[in-house]
Amino acid sequence: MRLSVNPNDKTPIYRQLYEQIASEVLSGGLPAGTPLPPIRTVSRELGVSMITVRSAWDMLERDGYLLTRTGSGCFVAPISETHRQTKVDERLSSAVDALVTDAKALGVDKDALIALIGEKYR
Amino acid sequence: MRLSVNPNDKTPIYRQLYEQIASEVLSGGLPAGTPLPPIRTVSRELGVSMITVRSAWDMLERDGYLLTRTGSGCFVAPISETHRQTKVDERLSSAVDALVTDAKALGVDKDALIALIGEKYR
Amino acid sequence: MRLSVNPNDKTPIYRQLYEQIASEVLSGGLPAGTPLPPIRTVSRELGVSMITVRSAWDMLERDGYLLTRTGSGCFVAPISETHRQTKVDERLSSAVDALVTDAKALGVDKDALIALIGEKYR
Amino acid sequence: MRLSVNPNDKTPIYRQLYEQIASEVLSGGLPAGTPLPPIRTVSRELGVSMITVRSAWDMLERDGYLLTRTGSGCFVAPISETHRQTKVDERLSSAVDALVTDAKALGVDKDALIALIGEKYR
DNA sequence: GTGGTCTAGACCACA
DNA sequence: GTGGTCTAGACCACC
Repeated sequence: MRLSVNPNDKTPIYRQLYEQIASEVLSGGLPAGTPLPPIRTVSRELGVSMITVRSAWDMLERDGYLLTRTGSGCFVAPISETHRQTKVDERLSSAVDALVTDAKALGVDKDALIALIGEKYR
Repeated sequence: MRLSVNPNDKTPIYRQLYEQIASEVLSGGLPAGTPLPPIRTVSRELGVSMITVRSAWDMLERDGYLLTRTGSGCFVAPISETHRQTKVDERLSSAVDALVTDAKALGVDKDALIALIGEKYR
Repeated sequence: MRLSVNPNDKTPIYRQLYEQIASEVLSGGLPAGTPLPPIRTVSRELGVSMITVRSAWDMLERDGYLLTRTGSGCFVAPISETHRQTKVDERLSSAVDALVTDAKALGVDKDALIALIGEKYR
Repeated sequence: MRLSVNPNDKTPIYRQLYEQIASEVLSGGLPAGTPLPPIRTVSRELGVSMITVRSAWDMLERDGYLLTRTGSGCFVAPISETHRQTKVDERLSSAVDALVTDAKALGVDKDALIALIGEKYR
């Protein structure tokens, strides 16, 4: 898994890291048990502070994506299929909500929006 | 035009105001020349500081949605139809981009996403 | 003399009027004794408040460009040739100062600036 | 880079700051990536409110001169050479336009104006 | 430590 | 009446 970070982006760095890993876990790209690289490695490679990485890891652990085994490092947490599906749905649903609200406010109708999505998905 | 503000939302108040008015202008709901209510009035009615409102108005003026005439008030700026269309497309396009990127990262395919949009649009 | 006003301009309307008339007087376009149109006429034709026009006229009188004869209206004031020349020089000098300061700050050299002036003057 | 502020000047303080930094960036005096002093420092040293400084910084960011990274500070934004040149030309051009319009209105001819520029440039 | 947002309240210029 | 600018001071999120 390749992590990347854009310091000029307005979304906080720790959030960028969180999103990348959470998505990867939810999509199945990172199966349960996969070890994550040590914090200091990530920190060095991305050029961000260890505290920032740590804060993303903490949040991921709090939300059940990661498990920390002291002394051995961090691993992707096991997650039930139904739970996984629920989280995917939640995230998607709120993202779609935001888009639809936006489109309505701009006076764009359903078909135009769907057509646009079709285009972008290629 | 009804403005509203949600102080619990994490997006800053001035941004919420900006979005509402910009959308209204872009959708044609507020034609060029329409006077906006005075800052003090908006401030009082929404229960936010005058400076917060001004901050939104400032951004709107910088982005060409408003004209302000000191002493007379603020007015919706004239905007060419092509320019309007361009801005609508830009906003929509970037919103769709974000969603599609998200959906792909979560491993959701095109049809599922479009189905979801259809549902929400009702 | 044709007066005009741009309400969207950031420079105040009364100042726009002031500048137009003062320049006209200094350049000799409006010789001493020329009557100015009544305030109410200017106000109506330009679509600005009488108070605004009045305020420009006041300033022009204070600066010696106009004389008010109550009951007959306003007239261009007589001005000695040396005085006129002094005022022209002052205005020009400060305008040039501003430009030169700007150009220097932008790292533009003298010849480039003069060349640009030559172009614009056509 | 030395910032300074003249409270007697009629141009707002935040605009004075904006002009100084924008000019410095455009003239190449502040290369991309240069960190700016923290807002609080500038505020303290110049004796103006933090909000006034931020107001200038905001405009500079909107106009692409600055990048701000919350938690780290503000940095001069990268700018392509062609873009830089375009902006320099724009600024100079509008400044020259204003002067030439003024000079014409005062009845000053081209040679006199150029001579004056030559003098001031020493 | 950094910047981001918001408040309350003041004073000024313009119409 | 309108908007424009500035102040002092607070609280938050990020690094």
